Amino acid sequence: MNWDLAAPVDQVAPTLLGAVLRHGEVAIRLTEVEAYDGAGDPASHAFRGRTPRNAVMFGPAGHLYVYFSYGMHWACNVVCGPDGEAGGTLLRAGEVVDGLEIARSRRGRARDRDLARGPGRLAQALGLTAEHKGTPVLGGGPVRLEPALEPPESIQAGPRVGVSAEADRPWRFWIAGSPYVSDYKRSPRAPQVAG
DNA sequence: ACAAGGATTCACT
DNA sequence: GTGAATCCTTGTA
Repeated sequence: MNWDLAAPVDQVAPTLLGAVLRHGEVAIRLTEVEAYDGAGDPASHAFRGRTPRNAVMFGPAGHLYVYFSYGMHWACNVVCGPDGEAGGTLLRAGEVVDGLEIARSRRGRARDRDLARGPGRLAQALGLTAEHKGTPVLGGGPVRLEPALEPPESIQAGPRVGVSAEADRPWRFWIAGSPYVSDYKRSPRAPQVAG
């Protein structure tokens, strides 16, 4: 399959739906993602330029950008876009398709539907943390991204969750009708919707 | 050096 | 539905 992660991130992101991210025994089929650009996207960690935290977003596509959020959670992105330009796709939710027992043990007493429904949950179910920052996902390493065998039937797009800047840019993509998609919550800091 | 805010989740009412 | 937990990163003084 011809899979060009180096294309503009808002074009790449929807193509990740239905793909499977595997880390060792555990594999998750992606049902929800969000695109984050660089200089042109105020909601992106890379908006204000390169910093130690976001540097991997400026590198070549196909590596993991993992960051620590709210003092308690890890969240995982696949770096997209051309080398030298920032871009990443946040993996927001998915369905555990392999390694179910391990995923359950990592996620405490969550129901199966909630094992990877949410970015922090997905990273925890897969066992991804700071040490995986920069890990390639298209090589032969322990973390691998496998393209969807066949594209999802229907994809929907809408505003990203929890961002206060560019709160209406429709760069969140999900598989229509999937139960493995997180709830939409607008940031309380985002400007009010007109009306 | 300091303060503010965050690409969230969970338990409790 | 509401609020707490928790700490890292960044911009500013």
